[in-house]
Amino acid sequence: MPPPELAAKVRALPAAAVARLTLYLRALNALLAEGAERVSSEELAEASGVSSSNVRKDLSYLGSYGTRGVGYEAQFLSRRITAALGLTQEWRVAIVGAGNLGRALARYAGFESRGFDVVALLDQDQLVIGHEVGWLRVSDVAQLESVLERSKANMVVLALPAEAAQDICDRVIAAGVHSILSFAPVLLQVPEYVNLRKVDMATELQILAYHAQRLPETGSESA
Amino acid sequence: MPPPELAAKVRALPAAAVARLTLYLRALNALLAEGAERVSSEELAEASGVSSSNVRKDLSYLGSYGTRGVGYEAQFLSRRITAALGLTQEWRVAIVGAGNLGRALARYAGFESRGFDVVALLDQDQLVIGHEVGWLRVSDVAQLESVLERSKANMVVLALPAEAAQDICDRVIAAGVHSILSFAPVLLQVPEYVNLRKVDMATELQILAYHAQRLPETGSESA
DNA sequence: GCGTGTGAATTCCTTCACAGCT
DNA sequence: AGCTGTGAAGGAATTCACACGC
Repeated sequence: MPPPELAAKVRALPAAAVARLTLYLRALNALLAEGAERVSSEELAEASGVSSSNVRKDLSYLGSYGTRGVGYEAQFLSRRITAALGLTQEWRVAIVGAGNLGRALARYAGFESRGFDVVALLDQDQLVIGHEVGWLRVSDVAQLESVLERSKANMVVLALPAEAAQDICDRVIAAGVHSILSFAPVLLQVPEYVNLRKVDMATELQILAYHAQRLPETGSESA
Repeated sequence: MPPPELAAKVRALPAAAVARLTLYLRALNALLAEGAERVSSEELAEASGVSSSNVRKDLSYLGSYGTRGVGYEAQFLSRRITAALGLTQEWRVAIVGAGNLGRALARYAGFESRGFDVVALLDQDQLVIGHEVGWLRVSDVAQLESVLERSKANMVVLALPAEAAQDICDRVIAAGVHSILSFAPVLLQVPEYVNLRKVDMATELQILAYHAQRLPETGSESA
């Protein structure tokens, strides 16, 4: 039972608000880098592509930290959102699958810069195991459990083919890691206490296709 | 004014339904591969992780193609969804950015297999231009417009750093491609007639972090 | 005066529950 | 009898609009 050290972590945020808070954080940090000290909901809205009333509503879930007639103190708000999202603690990510995508993710600087440490990269293929990718050496997925333990990973990214995903997913959960981001194009069966998010690029293109196909071919011209 | 060749494309589907239709399609094709001929909403629900009433409601947007007391004819339903999503036409995808992610996407077999043809890969870096990645040769992004035209691309994937994204995005739109999937972690400003979807992996991890941090550390044990 | 904070109104999505067809 | 199709109910998220405090 860890005692709550920072105030106000308890109330659950609406799922949609959580997603947007990450956008506000990104926008805020950009504004801070430009030297901003105060921001209004209107500015944040502009910078993150959300309506200003939505911004205010979302921020109000964290508490009343703005000043009427003035706005929000940028530095403070950034820290407040960081805390609310749980980004004050260290997140250690293991990537399973060292194919094209897994290797790209392992080298992706965007993770490190936002506080996610990629601590392990695993694969099943003997030809890949032992090779260096970025600053990591590829481990054998047969040793998944011990690698997760030694690396103290608390998140896993699955970057592997559909066929392998469920099996590895089960092992990851059994090993005690309950936060999983999957790029595998299959439905993964997990207990409800597990946090699973899915990213499927083919799905994204299909959704684009739907909208593209419905549009009356605006603005362009086949010369 | 293109005459509607296939029946019933006109009514707009709810956005949430479109996203799920891609799941049903995937599930259906898997079931078909296993030799299924009929499926019930219950089976589809199971296979795609959606409630069965939601499945029925979504399918009802496409028309009444099920048989009461029996279910849906799998082959037919698959084709119907394919048509509704606009996947009967050829989609030609150009990937801008041949860094880790762009190269991984270019080689990702999942696109081809779902009807998306990767027809071009572009980069700005002279050291990369001309190299082969998969079955493609990297083009110079300076020639973006002519490459898009020659390759007849009608979708673009942006796999490039935040700084470059807006500029390239503008050029893509000016060149007449209005369906864009962006992996760049920035807000892109686009006219409303453009279809833009965003995938941000750092955001996904941050959302995971939020949920992980709220959970009372279930089931696992730091040995 | 100005921008936040928030109830109320609205829109969008999901689930319920059952009538209707096979 | 069984499963679809769908109005109606319920819930979630967004927008509105204005009172409140600086």
